[in-house]
Amino acid sequence: MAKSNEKQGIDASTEEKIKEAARVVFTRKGFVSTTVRDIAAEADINLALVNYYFRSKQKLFDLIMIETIEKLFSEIMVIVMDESTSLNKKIELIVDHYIGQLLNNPDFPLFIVNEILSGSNKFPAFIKNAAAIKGSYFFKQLNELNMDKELEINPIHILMNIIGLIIFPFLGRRVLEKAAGVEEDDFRDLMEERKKLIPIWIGKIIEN
Amino acid sequence: MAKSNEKQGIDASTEEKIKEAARVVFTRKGFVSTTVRDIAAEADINLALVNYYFRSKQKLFDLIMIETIEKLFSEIMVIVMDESTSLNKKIELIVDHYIGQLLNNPDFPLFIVNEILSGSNKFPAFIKNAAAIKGSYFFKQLNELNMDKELEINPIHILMNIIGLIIFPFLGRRVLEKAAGVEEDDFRDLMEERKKLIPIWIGKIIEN
DNA sequence: AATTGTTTTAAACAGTTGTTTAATAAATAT
DNA sequence: ATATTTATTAAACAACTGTTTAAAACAATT
Repeated sequence: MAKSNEKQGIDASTEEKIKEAARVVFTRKGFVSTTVRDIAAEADINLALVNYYFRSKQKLFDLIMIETIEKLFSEIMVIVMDESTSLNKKIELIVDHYIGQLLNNPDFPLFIVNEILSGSNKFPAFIKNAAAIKGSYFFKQLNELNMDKELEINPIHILMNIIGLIIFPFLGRRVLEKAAGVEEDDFRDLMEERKKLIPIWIGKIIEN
Repeated sequence: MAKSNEKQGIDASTEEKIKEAARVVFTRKGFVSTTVRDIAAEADINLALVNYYFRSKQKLFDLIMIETIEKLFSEIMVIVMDESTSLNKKIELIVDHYIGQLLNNPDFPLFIVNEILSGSNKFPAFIKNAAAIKGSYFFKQLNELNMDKELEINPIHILMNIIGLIIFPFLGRRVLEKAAGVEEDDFRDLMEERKKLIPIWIGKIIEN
């Protein structure tokens, strides 16, 4: 029963190989469309090893999901909690950070949305973290916008706008490719442009 | 081999019942997660009848997909092709129309995005129709915005913004519910607000 | 070297899936 | 009424799914 604690070294091997393969396949095809055999093939290991290391497909998925979400939010929390940066600066940072991340993992938004659709209890961590934003300094700053304004705007709107403007192009990416002939490099360029544009747009939206 | 042409009357029944049931279940669960038995149960008919009337699950799905997409675009094409309305008026009409439609079918965006993820050849019609927008008068008007401007903005950006601001809240709806406690009625109110707000926001974004 | 624990393997299992079959019921035409 | 086509049914099918098994290969410990 004495467990060897050393997982580092050249051979963190099999277990990590499976996790990485699963991440890739899950992100590409979603939970239901991914078979355990897909994962085993991608990781180039025997089918039974997936269950040997992770008990079940569901457990493996949940594990990856939690890790990804925790990483996703922990990075953004640093920004939204900071009480020493202006609202505009925060928006710049959020946009820059997320677009940068997503350009390295452009299937991720589709993946998340896919798992939202399939209903399930797969991402309580996502909800929990998303809820935390409401208590952030960033949200407080959004609220203060309404102080000296004739028509109040629910901060939820602004939040949806920021996230939507960032994420939506990634969701429509494949349609954009086929319909407007936007190739991968063109898409990168568009998104790099948006890094600068979105903060400007949001600025115009929230200004009096 | 002589076919009876009369499908109208009280008993357009079974075939239509299956189609309607399929529409509901497909939209709720997506293609892969939906079983033929689900559809049969929802339509309250025998399992084999689905294949009897529609040959295969895939054929039934494609049929519904095409119909839905054609309807979706045919309605919007009337607006974007009109050469007698201003750009601002078109935006108002598009926003109002789509938000109205989606409030009656809030799962639809998730469904579409889901099917985009699953890759597949399931929606060539969607691509074809989306491409048609590039040749519309609306797109021409968007292009003309750059005439008297110091910094040009790719019309694709504006298009993505309009669609994103409309659709994204529907995609995040369930997260919004759980994370921010936005109930169904609250969501409706939010979206009704956005009917008025989005044209204003886009106006600010495109103005000089 | 022998024993113990761990990792890997091929094969099987049981359940679910889309689809087909062959028989029956209902509707229509002769 | 009889014959023929159409619609419906319960049952079976073959393929695929996640998971388990039992044996083998390997590594570590004594």
